[in-house]
Amino acid sequence: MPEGHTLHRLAIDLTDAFGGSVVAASSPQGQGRFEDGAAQLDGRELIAADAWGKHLFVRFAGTELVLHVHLGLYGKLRIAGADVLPDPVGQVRLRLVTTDRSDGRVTWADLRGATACELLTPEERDALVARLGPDPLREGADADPDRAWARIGRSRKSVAALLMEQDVVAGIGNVYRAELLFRHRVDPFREGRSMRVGRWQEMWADLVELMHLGVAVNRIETVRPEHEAAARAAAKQYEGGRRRRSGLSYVYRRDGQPCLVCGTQVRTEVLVARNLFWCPRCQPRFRSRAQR
DNA sequence: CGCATATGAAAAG
DNA sequence: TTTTCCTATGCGT
Repeated sequence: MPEGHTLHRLAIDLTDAFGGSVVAASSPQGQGRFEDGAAQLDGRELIAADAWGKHLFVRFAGTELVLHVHLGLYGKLRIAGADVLPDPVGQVRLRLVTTDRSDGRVTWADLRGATACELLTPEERDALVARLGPDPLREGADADPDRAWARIGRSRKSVAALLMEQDVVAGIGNVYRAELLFRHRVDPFREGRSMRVGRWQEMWADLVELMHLGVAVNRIETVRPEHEAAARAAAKQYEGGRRRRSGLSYVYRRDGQPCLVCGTQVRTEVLVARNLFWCPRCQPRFRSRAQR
């Protein structure tokens, strides 16, 4: 589930679990891909983790190098604790372990399937962050919607495509994109430059709230209270008694099903290699003055 | 059990 | 535009 909220939540959880502690770092089944990196971190105190967009950074004492993790589509970083450290399962690229001195309990974090797991110099980290857009989950100037507007307001690309570009807004993924456009009744295919700045400011403010909620509950929840009952009922039909893992959604992965607001069939189409979902009635095709 | 699919992004061609 | 990374889940058999 790696959209921005996932990485910010992991940064919090990593800091809570390991911050101020000396960690053992290893790359048990990393097939040699991060053994050197793990060795450089082994035995150091973990200071803190933070995130920018979908990128996670972890700082350690006594080295300038910063651990950089990007989960990609299916990477996972799992943090857990127990009396006994379990054997690693699967391709564990990085394992961090800390042992409580008083009771001997262990806390560990296993990283699997990540697109990036590497050590960066401060310069490399800065260069990486420099090519990312503002992140709704960061504070102050790091979360400046005007920077995103400078790109969106002048672009001929579709809003749907722009929202997925990490140098426009950092942290949005396919779910937040589809749901944000629906919540604001925006036609995904309209050009960025056809938008008005006021609309973008509303969308950004909403995004800040939605993503903070996502961090708090550790999943993407986008359905307004007044539509929750309908969303739950609709989701139930497809659950078949199983426990629902993902959050409720208006349009994401609901293609062919009736829109929760107007009943029209939700549509899907591949746009820039990703599945886009929208309601053709709630998000009608935008026509510019020239087209009218 | 096997197989298709997924919330991403960079490299290859 | 296609391939790669190679995890976890959900579904059909």
